[in-house]
Amino acid sequence: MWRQIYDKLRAHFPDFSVDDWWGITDPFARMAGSILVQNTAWTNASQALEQLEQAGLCKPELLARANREEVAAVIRSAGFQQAKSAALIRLAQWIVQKGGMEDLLSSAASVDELRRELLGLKGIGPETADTILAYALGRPAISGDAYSRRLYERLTGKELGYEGIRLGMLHELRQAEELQQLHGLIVEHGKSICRKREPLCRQCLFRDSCLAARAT
DNA sequence: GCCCAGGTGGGTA
DNA sequence: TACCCACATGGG
Repeated sequence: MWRQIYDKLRAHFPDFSVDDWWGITDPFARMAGSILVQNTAWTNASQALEQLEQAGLCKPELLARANREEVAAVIRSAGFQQAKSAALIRLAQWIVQKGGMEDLLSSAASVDELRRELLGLKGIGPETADTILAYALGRPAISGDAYSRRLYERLTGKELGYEGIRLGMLHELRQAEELQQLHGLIVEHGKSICRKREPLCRQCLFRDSCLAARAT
């Protein structure tokens, strides 16, 4: 089903581009953004990321040695700054330990190995790890986030959970580029017209097969 | 004022 | 394993 969803979203958003959606191409900035956006609106995370860049801390080598309190103050607008500042520093230290971004980007390690290592860092859970793997490291990965789970639930009437959604998507779309687009498209579609508090998604692309829409 | 946003970790039963 | 809650800010 994810293939059909992907095709439908692609057809509806022909101009969608992952780079435009992120608004950032730098791999480390995308990693930092993945942490900053945890349970936070992107507008807030984006401001924090800008502050981090202006403070000259958006580089793993510098962030790895930065003072946590200082980082917390800089990223304040993203909220959860105590936890997020610590997670950012741990991530930076991990990258340095890996020999830096260049080495990490060309690492021979498998996507599963890298995923395990990322999940071992406190403050990086499944969604953040998969976002980092997909959008910063260009690996075939995708997160089964809230938008995807809601979409699945509305189309099938079943709840799958993060892993079920993730593995289903990985099984149907194996290329890193397609997975990157699928997740971005689902978030964009979900954000603009399929809101939690609007069960009757009038503009929803999947309205015909949406159980929530039928029920109303 | 209230709800929510591209979660995570720690605690309890 | 399955819930429950704290964590913090800014926009609608």
